[in-house]
Amino acid sequence: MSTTITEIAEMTGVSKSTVHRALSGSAKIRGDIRKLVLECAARHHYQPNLSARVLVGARTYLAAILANDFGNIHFAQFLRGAGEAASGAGYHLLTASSEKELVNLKQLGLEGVIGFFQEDLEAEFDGLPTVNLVKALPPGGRKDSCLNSEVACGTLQVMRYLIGLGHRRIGHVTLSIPRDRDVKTKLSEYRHALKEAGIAYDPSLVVRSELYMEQCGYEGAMTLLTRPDPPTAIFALSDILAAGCYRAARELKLRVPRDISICGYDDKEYSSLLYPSLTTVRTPYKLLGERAMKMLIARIEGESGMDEEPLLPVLIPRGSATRPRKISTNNLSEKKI
Amino acid sequence: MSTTITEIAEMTGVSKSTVHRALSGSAKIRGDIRKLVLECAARHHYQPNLSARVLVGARTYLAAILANDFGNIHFAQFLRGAGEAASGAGYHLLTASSEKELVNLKQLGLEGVIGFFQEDLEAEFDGLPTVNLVKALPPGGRKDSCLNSEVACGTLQVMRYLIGLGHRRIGHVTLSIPRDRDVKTKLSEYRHALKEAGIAYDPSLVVRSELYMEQCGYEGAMTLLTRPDPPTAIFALSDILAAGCYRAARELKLRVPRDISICGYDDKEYSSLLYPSLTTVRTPYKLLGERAMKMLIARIEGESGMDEEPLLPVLIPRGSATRPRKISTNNLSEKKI
DNA sequence: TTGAAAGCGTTACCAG
DNA sequence: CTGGTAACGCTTTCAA
Repeated sequence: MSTTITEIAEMTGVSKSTVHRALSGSAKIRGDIRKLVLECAARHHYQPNLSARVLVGARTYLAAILANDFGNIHFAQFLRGAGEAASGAGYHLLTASSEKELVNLKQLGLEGVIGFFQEDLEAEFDGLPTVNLVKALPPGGRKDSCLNSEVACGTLQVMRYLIGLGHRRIGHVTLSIPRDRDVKTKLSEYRHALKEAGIAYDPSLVVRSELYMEQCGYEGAMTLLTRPDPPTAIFALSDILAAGCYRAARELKLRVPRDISICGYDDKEYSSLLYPSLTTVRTPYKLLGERAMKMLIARIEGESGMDEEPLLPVLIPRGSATRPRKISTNNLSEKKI
Repeated sequence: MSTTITEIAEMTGVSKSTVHRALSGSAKIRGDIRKLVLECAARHHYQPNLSARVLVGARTYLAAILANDFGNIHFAQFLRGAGEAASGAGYHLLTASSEKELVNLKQLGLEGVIGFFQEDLEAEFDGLPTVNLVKALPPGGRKDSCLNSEVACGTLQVMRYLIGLGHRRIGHVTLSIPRDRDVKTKLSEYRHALKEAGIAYDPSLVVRSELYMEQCGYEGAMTLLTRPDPPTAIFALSDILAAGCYRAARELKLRVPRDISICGYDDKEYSSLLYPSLTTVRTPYKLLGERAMKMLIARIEGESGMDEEPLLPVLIPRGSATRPRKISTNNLSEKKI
């Protein structure tokens, strides 16, 4: 197949060892011999056999990310960040879509894994250094989960923004997956923000369903907007739910944001294409990917874990939220802080 | 690190050869010894070292796809199809994001590559069996390019659909990247469909720009819709351009589809979220991925290339196109076929 | 049915 | 500075 070190040795009439020295840039070799060997290697397109190298304990600088949600723009951003961090540190990042592939790669010299594993892997997958971005962090779990940690902050930003605009009756359209950490966090921060502003929490303004996402947003908004006392703003769990809210508003001949302000969460690629463009929250996935990769590399190289600043999501104000038309003075008087 | 065949040999008191026979399921071994070895291997989580295997010529069944547009829903579909075809045939599919990674993997036993290479690789990348989905197929190039081959068919479908609805003045909003094969194909099929329907081609109804995509659609539609004799329908190069057309229509207080029908091409995830939902064309990327992987496997295993039926894109009629309100009788009389 | 030995391509070690 | 040799983990071949 491809040229080997032994072949080059034969061709140049020196020993394997000498060829190796030339190739590895060792100082202890005569200049002319090095040149001879290097030229021969180049001429024959010599490429070292990594399998053989691995066998004798060489490093591969190969890392992998286990993923199944390709096509997700956020994952793509994460991946880009991770990839750049990897190549910046001389690593190569592959993506695998099953644990089986990972096991295979491990046998080929894979050095570390970034994954979204359900279980709380104790910092390793199959004996490999691992950074685990768990969605549902079990109580007492490790702090790997840099990924979803700041949803609270993002939610607070939206809610404070709406409240700052003058809204007092704010609905929350969400999913009925009580286990999901994000769903839980968003609800609790929704309440937190209300409390902070001295607004009484009205459970009937929180609507849940478990339909297909857009449909869920539609149904939720329908429920809220057909009430005798509809909210003046809706905070949707995600942009796709917000899109469903738009549809409900259109159907009810309500104009966004004149009649109802709507905010989402995610900043998907289409969020600015909706009409009106959607006010939402963007998570710095690229930076998160970068950080995850750096954590992994640190772990691979046995360094102590660094405890960096959290990477905060940022509010993207666009056209879907504005001041409410009429502020109920009742509610205003409730304000305490 | 991990258990080796030699260690198991020592533990069970047999030779490496015997362990190997047990592990590889050879018939020529005593039942009780096989059992003993297998149990010991299981107890110690023995996993064969692939690097060593590769070194002695074993296969890895590892394939990779070279990609950089993660986050693209179409690529994700393609990948899913390819991945399923791979695992169905006992292969593992990885994704790499640079040629360097590919070269690395090759040294580790990678067997084949699916990629979107610019150059017309003669069925191999770095000596590896390759399926190349070229975007701009050079004249006389090979037929690998199952991916983009049927854009003509999709375009014809949209155009025939619009014409069938009664439209005679149809604008085309496109990009000014004349080299791009898809851009070229769509334009020529646009003309083809017009000709087929006996409608004269009016070059001024084709608008190009090279701005940021959505903006390009906006500008293009603006140009068309502010003419004294605007078209009754617009065929946009892609869904993102169509989204820009929507914005222009809204700004001009034109209603889609009542005042102007708009069709796109791609069927992105957001296309049905736009208002009104966008009539567009969907390419069967998953099937294409499946086919690409099958081609690769055939190539790896030295089989003769199969020449299957083309996989045709399909029109997705939704809410953004309808009959024109008034049909100019002038143009109707032009109809020949 | 079993064991011993050679070899895959590389690196590391030790004599020269 | 150079060459020989052992070693990595596995498979294959050849004797026993």
